Amino acid sequence: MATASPRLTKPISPDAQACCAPLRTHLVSDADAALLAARFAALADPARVRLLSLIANADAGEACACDLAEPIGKSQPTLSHHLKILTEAGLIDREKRGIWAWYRANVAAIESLRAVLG
Amino acid sequence: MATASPRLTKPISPDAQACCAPLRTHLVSDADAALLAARFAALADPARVRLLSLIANADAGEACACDLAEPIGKSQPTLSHHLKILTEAGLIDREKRGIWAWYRANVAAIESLRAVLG
DNA sequence: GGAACGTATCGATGATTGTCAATGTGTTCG
DNA sequence: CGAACACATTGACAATCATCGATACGTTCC
Repeated sequence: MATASPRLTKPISPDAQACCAPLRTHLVSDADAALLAARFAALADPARVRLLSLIANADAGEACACDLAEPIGKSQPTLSHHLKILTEAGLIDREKRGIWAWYRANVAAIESLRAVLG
Repeated sequence: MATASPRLTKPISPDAQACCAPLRTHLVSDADAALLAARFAALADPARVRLLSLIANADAGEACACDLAEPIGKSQPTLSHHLKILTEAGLIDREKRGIWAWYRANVAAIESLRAVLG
């Protein structure tokens, strides 16, 4: 437990449905609570909420980082930072094609969060 | 953005369903993003995830603060602090009866969060 | 190879957070 | 009233976070 760093060093596994039973009908273990809190923390910033929304609603289901900087209104390093956090939480997936980085929403991960609240 | 305090000073309105359309099918405004981020932030701590789970699964749908300290393993002021954050986010409701403080889950607020992820 | 470009990382800084000891507030009971 | 109790608030501190300038990395094109 000494190594339970609040900042994730690895992406949370995308097969997240297996993790956590609904909060409202099941008690939650320490380990599950930490996992869930980490995922919710990834959405605990307005910029990241908007980023996920922009990516999930992008044409063809994917958005280029170059198109995300302007709507967010933050600097390029800050945008990259937020995208990294969302990626490490498993909520989005990154694919680099040539010069550009393309992101798409990880529907399963989002769905798992939704299921936990049900 | 000078007035956009990340720490909420007032409880978020419980009639939260009216707020936010699903992230995955609707673009989200600046104001909605701030509101949503504040709610997710309330669940961005393992202690608070467990608290909400304990409260939602308590007998008769409500839990006394005195029964929450031990399972959380934190000091009494820290417990009170977390319960305040959950209350201000609208995820739980507090009712003081005599000496004890009773908490119950705000199902509508939780459901609204769930709906946003749908 | 070298210049231009998009993106990621590093380093620093100000703000926010989680934690607890000490203290305050309100209630019950003798 | 006064003691005991449950809970909230305050104050302080260490840790984490969001932000951005500077810089490094990898790719494309000349």
